[in-house]
Amino acid sequence: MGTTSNGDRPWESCHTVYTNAKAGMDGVDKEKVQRVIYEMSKGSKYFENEQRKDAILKEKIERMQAQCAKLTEKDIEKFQMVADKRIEELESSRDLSKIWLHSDMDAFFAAVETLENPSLEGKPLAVGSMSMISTANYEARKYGVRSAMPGFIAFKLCPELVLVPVSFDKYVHYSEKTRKVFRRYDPNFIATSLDEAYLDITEICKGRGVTREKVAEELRKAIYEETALTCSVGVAPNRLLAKVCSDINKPNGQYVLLNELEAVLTFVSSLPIRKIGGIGKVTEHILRDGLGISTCEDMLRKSAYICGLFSPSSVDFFLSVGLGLGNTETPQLRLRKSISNERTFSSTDDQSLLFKKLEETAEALSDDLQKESLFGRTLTLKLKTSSFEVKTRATSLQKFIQSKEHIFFHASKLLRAELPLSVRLIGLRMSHFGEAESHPADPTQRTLGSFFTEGTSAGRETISEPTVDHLDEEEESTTDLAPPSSTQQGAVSWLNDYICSLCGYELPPSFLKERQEHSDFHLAEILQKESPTPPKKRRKPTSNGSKHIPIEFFFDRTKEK
DNA sequence: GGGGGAAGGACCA
DNA sequence: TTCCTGGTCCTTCCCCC
Repeated sequence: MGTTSNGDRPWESCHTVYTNAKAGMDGVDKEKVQRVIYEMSKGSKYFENEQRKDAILKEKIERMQAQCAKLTEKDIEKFQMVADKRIEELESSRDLSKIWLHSDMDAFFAAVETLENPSLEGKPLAVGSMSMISTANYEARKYGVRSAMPGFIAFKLCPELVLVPVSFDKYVHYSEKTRKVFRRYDPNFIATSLDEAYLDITEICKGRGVTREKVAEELRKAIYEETALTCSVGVAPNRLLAKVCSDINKPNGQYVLLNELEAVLTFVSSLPIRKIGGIGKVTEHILRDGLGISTCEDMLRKSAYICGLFSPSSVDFFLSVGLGLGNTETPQLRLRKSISNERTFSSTDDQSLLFKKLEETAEALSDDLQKESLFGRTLTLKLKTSSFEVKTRATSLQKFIQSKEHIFFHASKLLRAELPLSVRLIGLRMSHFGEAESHPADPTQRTLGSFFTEGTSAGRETISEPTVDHLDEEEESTTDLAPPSSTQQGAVSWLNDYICSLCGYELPPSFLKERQEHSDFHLAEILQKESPTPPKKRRKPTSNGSKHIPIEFFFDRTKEK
């Protein structure tokens, strides 16, 4: 979006407001769509934040260009040697023995809704809400409506749009039906979402002596017979290319790339980098404007610059893309690494409301952890401010926790440190999973919950007994330190019947629940005097400037070599 | 200097 | 009036050993 030089047509340089990367959007009146989105967005907090991010990106690219210009002939020669060696190594790892198929359901959520309500047939349809659209059918895409677009903008683009809410259960039901079919072709198929999957069809092709085209056709037919829904399929020697291929003849089509080196290299030579999974809007922009790379082949032509500017893992990824290499092995069963829950609401700086939202989120996260029998020790609080800036704050504990009470207890500490703040989203994420050390619960053990319910305000129900994960020993040992009197509503007394004696926070006497919560936080602080992990020194507070990714890092590497 | 935690961000469906 | 949710991976900064 960002700063623009074409004054009377500012939307034209608004690269964040429009993308036709989605299938079915060719032939859309791009300029009109861009103008409408710009008009609807400009001046909003969201738009301002996008401009801020754009400005950072622009600066990053300019610095990159400047540093590129500084590279001497000798530097470039040296990096070219490094690049050539790496390309040779990557090339030697090429495996053309596998046949991968990528299946992608066509406008899945919208197709399911139409199937269940045939009166929607032929109408422009989107699934989602006024805030956000999940899927748009092909009729709606003709108007520029697409997923990840807010509904109110979609209506501006297409006033006759039908908007239906997301019904996740329905999609899971149909997804299960598709998976039944996938299992017949590859019992170890990899599902990447409800509507996408990768299948290794090497054995099916060999065993039955049929072509990959035939298998693709057969699979699409089987999916249709099973679900009455269409899908698109891509077949290629690796998963990266199979995904690109499945997008080529969307909807209800297929594209097959042969397992021949020549065919692969020809295929990627003119392929736009944005078609590659893993290269999104930002990376495309950096590569295109920073290094003049817009096709996969350009990755090889500019390999010296790539080696000079990016980290080893990025270099490997970019060069692999240039060579048309991708994963060919079925990965080992991968365990979940984190689990999270977040909710967006109307922006508020009302602290009691924020803690209420936090408590709800803690409960939802705890429910999810319990469903999967998981205990975690790193808790991350995510906040989106009313200006759309995202902050995350994490804490790592000594023990693994799961209960709502423990999550809320630790999350509250993280949130309090950020207040006052106007917030529109609160999220909690649990990671670093492991075994809880002290369950099942010893009924005689005193817990955080019992401390609150017995020690501070008998009969209250704000915090219930944790059932599985117990209070840390350190926490427990501190529970006797300062048992607050119940007449003080916990650790706090209220000066002039209004002001918190510990922090000066003001709450009217009638705000009983809020006062109780406030008191609980101070209690929590007392309990945490001997914190499970000593608080680490916080990173320097990030100013706007320091949020930039320091490009010099890349060029320090230049000097090293 | 390496390992690991924290914070931020890109990307995906 | 309204710009999501839940997940993974990567990078950088920083502390500690």
